[in-house]
Parts: sequence; C-alpha cells; structure tokens
Amino acid sequence: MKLYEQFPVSITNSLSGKKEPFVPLNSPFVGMYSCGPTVYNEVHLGNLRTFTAFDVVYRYLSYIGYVVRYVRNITDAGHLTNDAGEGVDRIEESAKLEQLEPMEIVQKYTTSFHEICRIFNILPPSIEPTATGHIIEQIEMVKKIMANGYAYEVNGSVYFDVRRFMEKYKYGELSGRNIDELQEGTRELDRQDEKKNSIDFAIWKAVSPNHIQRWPSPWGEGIPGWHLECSAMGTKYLGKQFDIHGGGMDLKFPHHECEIAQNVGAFGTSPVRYWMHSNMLTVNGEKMSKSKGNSFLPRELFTGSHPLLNKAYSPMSVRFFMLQSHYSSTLDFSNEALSAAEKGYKKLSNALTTVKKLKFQPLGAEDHDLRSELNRLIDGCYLNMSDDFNTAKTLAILFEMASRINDWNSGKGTAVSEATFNRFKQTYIDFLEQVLGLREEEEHNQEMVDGIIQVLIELRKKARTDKNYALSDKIRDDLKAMGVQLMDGKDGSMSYSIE
RNA sequence: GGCCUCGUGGCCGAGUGGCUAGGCAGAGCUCUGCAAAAGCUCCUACGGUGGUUCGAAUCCACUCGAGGCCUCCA
Repeated sequence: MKLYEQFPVSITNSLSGKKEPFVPLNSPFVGMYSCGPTVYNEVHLGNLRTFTAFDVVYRYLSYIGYVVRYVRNITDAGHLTNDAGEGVDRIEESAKLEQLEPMEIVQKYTTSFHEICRIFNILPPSIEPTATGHIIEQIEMVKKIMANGYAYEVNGSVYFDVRRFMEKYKYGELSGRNIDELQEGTRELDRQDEKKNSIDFAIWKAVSPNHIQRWPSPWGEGIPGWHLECSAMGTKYLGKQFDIHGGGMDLKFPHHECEIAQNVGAFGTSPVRYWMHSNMLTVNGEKMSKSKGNSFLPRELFTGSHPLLNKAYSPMSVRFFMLQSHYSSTLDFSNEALSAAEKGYKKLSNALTTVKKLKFQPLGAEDHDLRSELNRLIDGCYLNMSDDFNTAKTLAILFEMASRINDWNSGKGTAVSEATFNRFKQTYIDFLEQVLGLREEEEHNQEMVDGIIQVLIELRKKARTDKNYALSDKIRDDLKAMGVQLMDGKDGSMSYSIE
C-alpha cells in the first residue's frame, strides 16, 4: 500500500472554499503549478513564504509516493502595471534605474532568486519555464481565444472580452466577484480606455518602439499580457487540465481568475482542479510589500541590518518560523516571534543531531503503551501533513518526538522493538529534513573550528581534573562570548554548540 | 462602496461541538563544582452581545476591531 493511500491527502480548494479529498487526475502522477517571481528586483520574505509553502506541498506529495511534475515559472517579460494605458513596465523601469539591458536585469535577479532558494532550502521545480521563452505559445493561445470569439484587437493590442465570455461561461468564480459591481467600482478610472469594458484585460499589449522588450506578433510588436504566460506554460507542460495550482492570495484576482478565463476561452476547459492560495506575511498587521516599504530582504535578515530587527537570524530559523503557521493564515513578522522561532528550531535541530547518532539500546520486554505512543506520533506526522499540509501541527508532533529522543539520549532505554525504534528515528529525520526542508545549518570552516574547539576542550578537561575551576570557567566563558556554548556531560565528556 | 478573511493565555501560533496543541517567555525542581543542555511541574485562553444545543472558543445572528482583494504585487 502506498503512503498516499494510507494517508489520503485533503486540500482546501479555493474554488469551493472547502477542504476536499485530493484525487489526482492520473495517480500517481501529479501536475502542479505555482506562480514564480517577476524578476525585476530581489524577492522579499513575503514572496518567500509562498515559495516555501508550495515547496513543502511538492516535498510532501513526493515523499508519500506521488510522482510530481512541479512547474514554477519565472516572469521575465515586463508587464504594464495597468491595462488602461500609461502603466509602467517594472523590468524596463529597473533596467533604466540600474542602467542595464532588461535581460541583464532578468538574469541578475533570476540568479539572485535561485541563490535565495538554495539558502532557504527551497527545491528547484521540475520545470522552471520563462515567459520570454514561450512567446510563441502565448501568441498561439491569443489566436485560439480570438478564433473562439472571446477576444478583440484594438490598435495592436488584444483584449479578452469578458462580457462575451460570460454569455457562455462563468467569470469571477474563483474570487467570488460580481462583475456588475466590479465594473461599477472601476468605471471612472478607465475613461479613455480602448477596451470595450473596464473588466476586459489585455492578453497582448502593443508597445512603442522605444520599449526594449518587445516581440513581433500578428497584431504588431508588443508584449504578452501578464496573465497569459501562466496559462500558456501550464498548458504546455501539464496539459489542458492539471491537479494543483498555487500562488499567493493576492494573485487570486485578477491573475488567477483571468488565467481560468483564458484557458476556458481557448480550450473550453477549466485548467485547474485544486487551487491553493497561501496567505500574506504581515508586519505589524499589515501586508509586507515593496510598495508599502515594509518588506524585508533575505540579506537584511542574515545580517540583522534591517531597522526593525535587533539581531541576525539564520535561514532555517526563518523557514521554521514560516512553517509554524498554516499556509492559509496570515503570519505576523516580528522580532519576538522570530527569536522564539530561532530557539524552537534549535531544539528540534539539536534533537536531529542527537537522533542521527543514537543507537538502539534494547531494554527488556516491549512496552506496549510506549509502542502505541510512538506509532501515534509517527502516524501523526503523516496525518497532519495529509490534512491540508498542516505544518504547524506536524511541528508540534516533532517537538514531542524530540522529547522522546532526548529521553533516550540521556540513557533511558527503549523498550520497543528495533523496528519501531528505527521507524521512529527515520520518521523524525525525514519529516524534518525531507518534508519540511529543515536541514542542519551550514557551518563555515566547520572542520577547523571543530579542531580548535576540541583542543580547548582537552585543556579544559585537564583544568577540571586539576580542580583549576578558574581556568576551566575562563575557557568556557571566553568561548561563550564568541558564541560557542560548552556543555558538560555527567561522565566528564564535553560537547559544544554554536549559537 | 462591493467581495473575502481574521480576532485564541505575557508573545507567536494550531485546533475540534464535550477530552493537555506546540513553541517562546516566566516560576519552581532534578541533574551539575558552577553553568549549559536535557527532564519534570506550574502558568489553561479563546473580541463583545444574544441565540441554537444537555453542552460552544468551535454552529447562527448582530456588533466592535484588525487586515486583504477590487491597480502592479507572493
């Protein structure tokens, strides 16, 4: 029996607003798409939360035996900030600011994004397609939508005809919009719009010749509409219908809504069976975003250089911090919360180091209560992750497991079978490292540091044997001042941890 | 204005109609030359007002408050 059969997954589907059993179209294969970054500047922590959330989805589904094809795009074609006309193209704007070619901007921040992902242990997707690499597919899709009568051309731009579309299909289903009210609210903004209706959106946008990024099309030179790339690439790599589509809550409307409309308009099929939306990271209760100026860059976190931080935090502490809440809840970012997370993570991490070294020590007859307790914890990891990827609850279980591990480490025997012991041990290691992606922190020059500390430990042992406590305390205190904590075992052994 | 979330103990945060979330902080204890780590114990909450129910923090209504989306945004 496969793990995914033993622990069936349920997902809160944004389409229905309800938690639904997850049934892939072609089990064990799972097609999953999530919206990647627009590479016009560095990703901030809010962006990272979403990438981390879907990284965990990808990791867990793979872990329990699904064969997942995970597509996460890179948006490297600029988009006008509004359809109405005079919007700004973020990539062009950055290029001007930094005096670089748009593709240099794209390259620079794609590289930076990959580096950040590596640091945060966010796995590379199976396919990472770029918008500029799929211009042809996008143009083809525009043609299909036009051929079906759901788009019209004006001055070299092509707009999706929402009213026309609604004669046959629903629009606004995902985000629960009422189109008449929507239109009411935005009418005044679009007075000189070339669109038939303000709710129509561009799927191809004409740009002037001084716009550097532009491509030829049947309608003249221009750029693809923002919503179009995900439709085109999702369809290309995952088919006209696939299992999971993820993204931040703020993309629900209009981005994802338009995506659905484009696919239905082109192929008559709604593309996604399970829509998942991760909630926002907030600062003092407000959404973290670049425009609000309250965003944190990963680098500011590692160095502690952000004005709102009073110290530096490690990437894994931050990852842990994010996993402590459910992806669908807002999460508030603060110094206090972060330092609490740092300590909590350290506890799990210590137990991870411990458990890897831990050997099975049989202790008499099997304790049935203990065995069922251990099994409860092991199953709990799966059950909670299968329950809409509840990382917060899973972490709570891992803490309980860590206590068990520490018990064993302090000499308490394990009155269970070796098989149970090993399964417990492996579950702890796997859920921490494979599923949640919390690996042990990388230490620089680890070998040398370790060597030096070992020398000091020897000296301190000698001092202690000689009852020269003044010296032994000095060694410990001085190391402590540098962030190295020595710990004395009962048997005279010494170990250390770096803070 | 429309649509939609959320409001949990000192802090962060899960959660279910009745049974201890968990972490951090704080108090005490065990261990220890002293520490640290670890273990044990304590701190027991669900914005407000009504209602449904044998029973609600969990369901419903209203209300207050905080956010999100409706324009680029993870």
